[in-house]
Amino acid sequence: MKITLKDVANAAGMSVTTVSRALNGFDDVAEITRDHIMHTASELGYAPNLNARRLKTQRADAFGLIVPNEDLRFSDPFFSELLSGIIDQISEYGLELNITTPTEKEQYEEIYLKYIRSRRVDGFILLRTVENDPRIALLQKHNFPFVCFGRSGDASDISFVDEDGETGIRQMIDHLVSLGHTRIGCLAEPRTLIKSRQRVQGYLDGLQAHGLPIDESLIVEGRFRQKSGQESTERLLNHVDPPTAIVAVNDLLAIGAMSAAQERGLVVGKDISITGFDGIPLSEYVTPALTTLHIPAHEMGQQLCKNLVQVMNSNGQERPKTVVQPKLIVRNSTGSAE
Amino acid sequence: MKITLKDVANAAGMSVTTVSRALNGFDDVAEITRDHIMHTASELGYAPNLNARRLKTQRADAFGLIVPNEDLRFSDPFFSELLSGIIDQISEYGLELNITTPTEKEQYEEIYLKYIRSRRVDGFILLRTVENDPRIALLQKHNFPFVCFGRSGDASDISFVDEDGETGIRQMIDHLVSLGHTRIGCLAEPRTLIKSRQRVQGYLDGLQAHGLPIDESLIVEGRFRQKSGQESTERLLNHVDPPTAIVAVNDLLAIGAMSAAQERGLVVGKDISITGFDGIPLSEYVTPALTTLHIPAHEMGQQLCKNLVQVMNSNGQERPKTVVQPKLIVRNSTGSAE
DNA sequence: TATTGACTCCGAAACGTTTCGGGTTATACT
DNA sequence: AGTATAACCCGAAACGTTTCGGAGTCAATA
Repeated sequence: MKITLKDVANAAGMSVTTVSRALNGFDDVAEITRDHIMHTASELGYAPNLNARRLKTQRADAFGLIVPNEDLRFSDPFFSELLSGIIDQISEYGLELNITTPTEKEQYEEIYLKYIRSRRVDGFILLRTVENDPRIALLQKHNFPFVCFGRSGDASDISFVDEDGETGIRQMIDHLVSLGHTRIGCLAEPRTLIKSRQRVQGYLDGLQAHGLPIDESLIVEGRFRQKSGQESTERLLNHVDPPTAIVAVNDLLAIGAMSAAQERGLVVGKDISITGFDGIPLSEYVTPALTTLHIPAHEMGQQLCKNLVQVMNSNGQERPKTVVQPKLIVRNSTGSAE
Repeated sequence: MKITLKDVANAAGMSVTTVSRALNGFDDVAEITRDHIMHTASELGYAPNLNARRLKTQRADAFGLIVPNEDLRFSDPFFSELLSGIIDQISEYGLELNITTPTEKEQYEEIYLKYIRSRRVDGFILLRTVENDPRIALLQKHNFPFVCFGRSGDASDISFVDEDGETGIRQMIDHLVSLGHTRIGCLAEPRTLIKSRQRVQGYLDGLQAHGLPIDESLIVEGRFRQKSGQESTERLLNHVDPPTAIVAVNDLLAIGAMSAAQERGLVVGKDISITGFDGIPLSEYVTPALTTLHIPAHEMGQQLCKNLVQVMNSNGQERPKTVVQPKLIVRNSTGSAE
């Protein structure tokens, strides 16, 4: 049933070696025999046994993506878009993507080790980098190719794809200030995440650039999603001197914030301005439509693969870095103060 | 650098055979030597080379998920949840998930063939089944294990996981009728999809059960997402005798519909009622919150894996079928007619 | 004529497992 | 004492590729 190289060789009256070389495009086989071999191969429905090939070549032709076993994960539409880009590009290259998540009892580190040792993949895409990321340390120690989504502060010379969240949020502050807002709150994610930290930094820089005072009590650190945005916003609205605008570091938080404000009878875009980050498709369809910073998740996913391939092909010599600029999209969730 | 079975055997002073059998839990190795072997193995940081194992055992210990190269895909939050369930369960089993998407030039069928022949995976999870699904025919012909998300009308005895969309929508109609609605529109997906067809059937049955007339012009078939929901809704609202309630077959369509209605100055939940299907997280946070039918995407993803494992373990003898009931969640996007 | 080199082709080893078919002890039973 | 049995262990083959090193032709060159 299963067609092997040997079967093709027999059928074509050639040796296994020649068939292999013909099929793999080596130039030491005559055009006519190559045609003949190709023909009988497809006639028989031959496809190479990848496990044999991988054993022999010591390459898996696959990338690994180990998804943190935490909150967010898949339910973030942004992540979905990113994943979609990764998969498109990987399929384009003819590679495979191997997605896992640590089970309850598994240590985060040991799963990476297992993957490396068992030769399952030959490169990793790292998500959600944190300061002093142990995964980066581990992979560097084993000299294993990887690329990060989001740069890492400490390990500077690694390959990554990231957006310029700092500049993005600064633009957003500019936008709000130009609308007359001077008291601006911020909904942050856990500050261990580098991405979150960058965006909060943009917030601080933005205020400073406009000579506005920094009030720590207007920065609320929560989790990632709507519920958290809702809760944090309630806290901000209960403030003795509540903000007239709220900058959320992602769209889901912003949507939660809108929902909290509307719960109180506030009209978003008029009584209060709320902004997001990421530009997920839904941001356009909530009411009012959300002013946000759009980043091209799909393209970034593709870029992750491209960078990783480059790292691997150069044997770790090259470590391409990609930074994209968020694009401010003004919609109806922001309006002039008062 | 790379530790093989031989290295462990040498270090432990045992044969390769014994080391292999010890590590794989065979009972013809003495407890004491097993302990010794396990110890030296973990000492050396041994992990089996999966490609060698796979070559020998002829199993990949991996499932394939080939994502259609179309519209929807990842950006649907529902799909993300489903995927998350699949991955969790697969990781739990210690298996791998291999996600791909056909590239531009690839035929849909040939990519399945390639996967089967190259021994990459030993089972498939099929998404978005259609009537007379060629993939099902192909896999059955090759006697290859698979499980479908959504049943298939024609091929009855296959393993699947599905929700009872028909009953779900019928409940929704009950709800709307109890609010006094008699003119109810429907936003459908392309009717080639079995899921979509089921839901529309529920709509028709529901109307009929209440003795309401069926007006084909109130059924708009569009694509999958918000934009489509928006456009279709505009058409419905331009109807000479527009509906007072709109049943969308998924939440994204419903959100698009809300946005279109609000654009016209209508108050959703008062001037018009709009309902969704899926119960994605966001449905709770749009304004007004969406009345919808919730289905447990994550659990269904897990169930897909469980069913597939069962199919494989029984050598295709068993073909477990799972149907879950959607749960009606009434929120503020529906209200009494007039 | 002998030599060279280009062009084709092939045998055999190797990648790291699993597993079949035994083999060697030591103990238990006649 | 001899033999059967259990408990433990191992050699070698096999899975299906890739690739190293060579080997045979044939035409062109010296």
